[in-house]
Amino acid sequence: MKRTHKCNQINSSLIGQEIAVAGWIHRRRDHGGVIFFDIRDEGGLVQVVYNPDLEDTFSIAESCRNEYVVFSAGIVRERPEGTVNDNLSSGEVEIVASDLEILNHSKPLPFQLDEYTSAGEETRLKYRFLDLRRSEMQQNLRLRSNASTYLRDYLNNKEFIEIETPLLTKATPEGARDYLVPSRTFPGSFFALPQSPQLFKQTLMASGFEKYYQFAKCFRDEDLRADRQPEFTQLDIELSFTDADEIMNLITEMIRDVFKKTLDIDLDKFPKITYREAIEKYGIDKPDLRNPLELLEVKSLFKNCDFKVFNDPANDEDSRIAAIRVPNGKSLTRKQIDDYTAFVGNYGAKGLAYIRVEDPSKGKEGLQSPIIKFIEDEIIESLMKNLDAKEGDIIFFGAGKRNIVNDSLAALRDLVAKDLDLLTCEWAPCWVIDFPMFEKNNSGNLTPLHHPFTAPKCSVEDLKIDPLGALTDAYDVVLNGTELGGGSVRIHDQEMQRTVLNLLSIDDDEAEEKFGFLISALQHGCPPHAGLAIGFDRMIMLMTDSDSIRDVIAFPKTQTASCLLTDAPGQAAQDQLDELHIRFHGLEKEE
RNA sequence: GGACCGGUAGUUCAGUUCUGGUUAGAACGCCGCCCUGUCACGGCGGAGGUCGCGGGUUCGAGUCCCGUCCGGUCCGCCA
Repeated sequence: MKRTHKCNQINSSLIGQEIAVAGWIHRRRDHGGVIFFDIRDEGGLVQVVYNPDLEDTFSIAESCRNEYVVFSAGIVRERPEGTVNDNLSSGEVEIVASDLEILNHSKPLPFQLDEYTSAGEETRLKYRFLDLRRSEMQQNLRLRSNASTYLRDYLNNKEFIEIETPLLTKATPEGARDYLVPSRTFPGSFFALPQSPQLFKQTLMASGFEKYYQFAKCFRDEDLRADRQPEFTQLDIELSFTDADEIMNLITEMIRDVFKKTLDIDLDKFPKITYREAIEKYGIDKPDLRNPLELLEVKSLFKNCDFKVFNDPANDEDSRIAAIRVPNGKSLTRKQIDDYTAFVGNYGAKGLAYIRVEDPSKGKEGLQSPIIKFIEDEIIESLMKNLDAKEGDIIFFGAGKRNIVNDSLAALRDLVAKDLDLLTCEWAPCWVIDFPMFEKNNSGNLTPLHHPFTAPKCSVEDLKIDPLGALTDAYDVVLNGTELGGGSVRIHDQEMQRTVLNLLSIDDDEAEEKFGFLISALQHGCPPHAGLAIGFDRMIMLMTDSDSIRDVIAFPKTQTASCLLTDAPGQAAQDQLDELHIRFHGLEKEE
């Protein structure tokens, strides 16, 4: 006999029928004279009752343990008065068993799967196959599957086609460290796993596929974070004959569609913020717009101030002085402020100045702060006026090098909002646009903010004259302070491409060697094109309200990029290494 | 490369600093017995420990010191 129903299909409409279920023993309750099983399958739970009058079946039930895999048949019956379980969808009924078969035994589990206990992540990852039985993980991966289905539907309906690109490929200049795969047939040569399919998708545009997408596995050998894995999935999209606005409209609609269909959430408008404005107001290019706090520029007020901590940055071009006014921040304790000071220290800030506003009508007397005694009365007065300080406010200041002030206050803004529960809504998407083309890295060289195939908004000539001033048609989509994805209008003109590469100190020979195929494609009738990629794992992480990207990936890696389930990476056999002509330097050979 | 948090029973944790000291505890799980309406069933009893690993200080170390490994959060890195 086979199973006739999934557990979530069982309800009072089946009363009187003989049915059969199969699944795991989620819990057993042995009363000596009667035994209850909650049998779990991927749909849900159902209670099965074993009575002692069926001796054989009852004795099998007595021998069963949690997580045994069983088959059981019986009659669906209304539960006796007063024993209905409202927590189960099948809770009005139960199965009175006539048959029970053990399909597989189970050793006692290393950790419990119920929702009342929690296992550490190390244990969960080691026994990932058990962890994935838990309903939270089941729901996360099901939502992930649903979301990818809706996204595919959306794009397919708009006449996109999905094309796969190779995993064994060549290093592309995305800036991250590559994962390398040695070639057997070309001793000493390596494939690189793609950091993204960027060059392939542009090549596909040259091939005349005008609307492309792909759920693409990407690999980056960099240090991990809660939202970063060495291999991850991008929804990669590229279109010909389009522009930035069309892409942003398409993606806005797509994201709203998937949120609606998956979670029944109506996302609000996606406001557009320029990069410059984002840095100015939030200190970061992926602002959490649920957070009402903003950075206020107060640099000009301190130009003639005697207080060195403020005066120096006020007169330095690369510095910034910004304030965050926290309404009702007076509830913050001295200890919290000390913690904040240590916190901004992580970002290189040397301290955290603050002013408590006790009574703004009393001028300086109504303020409490370790720094005001160093600052002239008139400056304080105009500062309070500029910031529109109100009773109960606390004002934090960041003063120093521009990037340190931005980084530390951006992080502080998030932390304070979290501690004081200031978020104004659940979902706040936005687009960040008008990114600069280049920035200077630590060694003073130009590096692309996005990547070197992003089209500047200016001409070749203007780009050469003022590369740091050039803006691009790049756009990032940001949700709740997380960068969901980004893209740009691409360069389709070989002259512009050469100029950009030359500005990055990549000469024609090197360009030819590294991505000659793209240059060649640009030379043979490549249409104007643009696209973007969505960080699919991150999107699912937000949709499931998970703290970590690992909770939406079936088999993730640890922070040191190992897999606790498979014990990967592992050693290679000597004959494999010999075939690849690989020998180790400076490594103690194990054993 | 750096900062911080954690590692004690199968699991989740307490005990660890200020203050080292007899036999390292709890809960859940597990095992046994009892229990005919429970649903995180209940009752009684029991087993279960290389206190991550190595070294040091000490009469004595889970506890103090040094090193190291593993897991996590973050900075750097990464778009």
